[in-house]
Amino acid sequence: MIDRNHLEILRAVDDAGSLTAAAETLHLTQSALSHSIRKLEASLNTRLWIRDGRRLRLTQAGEYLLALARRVLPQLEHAETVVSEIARGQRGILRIGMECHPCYQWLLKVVQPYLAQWPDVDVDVKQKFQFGGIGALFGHDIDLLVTPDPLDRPGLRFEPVFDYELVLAVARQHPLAGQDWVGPEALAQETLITYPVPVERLDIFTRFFLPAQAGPARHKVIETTDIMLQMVAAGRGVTALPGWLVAEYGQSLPIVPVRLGAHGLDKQIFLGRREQDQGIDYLEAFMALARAVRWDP
Amino acid sequence: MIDRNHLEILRAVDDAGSLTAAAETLHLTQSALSHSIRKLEASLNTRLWIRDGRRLRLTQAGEYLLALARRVLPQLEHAETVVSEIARGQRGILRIGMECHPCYQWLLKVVQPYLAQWPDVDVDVKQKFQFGGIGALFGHDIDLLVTPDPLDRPGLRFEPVFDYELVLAVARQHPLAGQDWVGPEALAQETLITYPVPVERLDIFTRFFLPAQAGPARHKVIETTDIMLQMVAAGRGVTALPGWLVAEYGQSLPIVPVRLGAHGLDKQIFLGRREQDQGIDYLEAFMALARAVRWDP
DNA sequence: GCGGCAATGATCGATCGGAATCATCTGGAA
DNA sequence: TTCCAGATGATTCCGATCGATCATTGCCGC
Repeated sequence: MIDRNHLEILRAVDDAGSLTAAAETLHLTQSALSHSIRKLEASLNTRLWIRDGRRLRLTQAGEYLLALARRVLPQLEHAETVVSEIARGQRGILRIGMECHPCYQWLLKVVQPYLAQWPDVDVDVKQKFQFGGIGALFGHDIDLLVTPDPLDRPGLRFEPVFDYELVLAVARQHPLAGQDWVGPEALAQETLITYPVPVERLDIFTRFFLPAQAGPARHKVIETTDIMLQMVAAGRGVTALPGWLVAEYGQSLPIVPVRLGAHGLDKQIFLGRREQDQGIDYLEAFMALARAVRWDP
Repeated sequence: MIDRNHLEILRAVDDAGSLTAAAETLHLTQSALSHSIRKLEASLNTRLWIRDGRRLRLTQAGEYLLALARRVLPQLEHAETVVSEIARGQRGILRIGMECHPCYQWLLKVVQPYLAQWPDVDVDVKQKFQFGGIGALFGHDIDLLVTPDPLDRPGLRFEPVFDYELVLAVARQHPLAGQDWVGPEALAQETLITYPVPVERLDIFTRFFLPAQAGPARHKVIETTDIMLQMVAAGRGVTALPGWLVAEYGQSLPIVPVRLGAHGLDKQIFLGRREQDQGIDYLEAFMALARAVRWDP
């Protein structure tokens, strides 16, 4: 059984040139080393050194193990520093869950400077959860959750990170394009495009159509924001998205925002995390950065 | 201090899924594992597992060390089998020293089948020795010595492996080419080409010229056999080489052999090794093969 | 409440490391 | 060359420490 000690001894003896000198560097006595190597040789049933007078010369087996030591020991030593960095929150993998489709653009603006600030932290973004975002947080599948629904459960903490207005995106030549705002009934003949999520999680339904007991003529789902807005620009439907996002895309596509209802649909996005993770530096840093990044498209 | 035990435990717990099951596979008690991991966590100052009810889940630090374990442990295990193979003489590096320039061709004929028979043995050939071939054997710089001079020292063993006749190689149109044999005085006007070794180690001098108190007109040294025989073929000199070697080159170059002296210069090549190396399988195997390979150019 | 799992505390023993000593080698001086 | 001093590794013995076990507790999930 080759143990770490044995590799340390092999390396030290090779570096120092003699047992006595090696014992010095290992803070042991020569006797201890002599015992150890004798035991190792016995367990391997091979000589690792040839006693040539008072000089120790490695056998081929010894040479092989020395090479192993020089290969493996640095890995162990490096691992110790890495673990200590992880322990101090200087390094790790930050796994972020997203329950808010259009927030991806915002997330990118936070992640970009974050990665620069924390070169030893990897960021992973997940969008599918078997038991919902909250479940993923509890199950340690993710460490942070970007969501519009801050379920206040014990053990979790949510914090608002940015506000925006949900607006209707329509093609520039659409009849509604000139209006100050639209009511639910004005969309009765329209095709509504949304992300493929349950209707009860779409604010355009829960806070706009349902209260008025109205609805769009047709409802299509599309996975990606880009294609969705291409469709809108082509006059194939309308969609509800964050105002800043519509404004951004409005620079390259013929689409314009229209307020939903007389007072608009205001929305808040929250960042949730486990309470027990408090004190992990790289996680706190992400929260701080998320608060600091003002959304100013 | 991350020890091999710790990595074994990490891997076993991950494989088995629980401490109790892991203890089973490691032939330890659950208590022992619990103590060990507690101590490891204390020494690293980090939790490696999160106690989630009665389930153990790895932390990021734990995941990192688990990856380390899966990377490093196989290396250690492999090393153990390799060392045991080396110990049993099934694997190693066979370092062969050459003190006989033209024997290289012969060595190749031995090494070729040897490498096929012993895929885990590497062969290295050295030709320069700080303290001579014998010194290299004693100093463990080489394991075998191919030499014409079997110095019989205690601790070493020499064994003849093949005989040949040293002949004079001359160009086909050379005046001596037709002769049955030449005497030393017949070369008094010739240029002799040899390898760059001391004259006292050249049989053409020690056994041919010196006894007759004669010598060649000029003496040139050339490193390689190929160039040497190119020179001979061009009529720029003559040289003494093994008969079989001259015969072999004679097929592609206009050179012919001429006997040195009326009875020829017979020569023996020996293979020397340390007595203490007796019992190393791959070394014995080489000796056996060397004896078996009949030189039949 | 029971069964299974992990944590804990006490205890025993094997192992490891150290002090002292022995055996041997090296290198320099006579 | 011989001989001696210094250095180096091996060995023996012994004590401290570490590791493993037993017995038990605590806790969770069915």
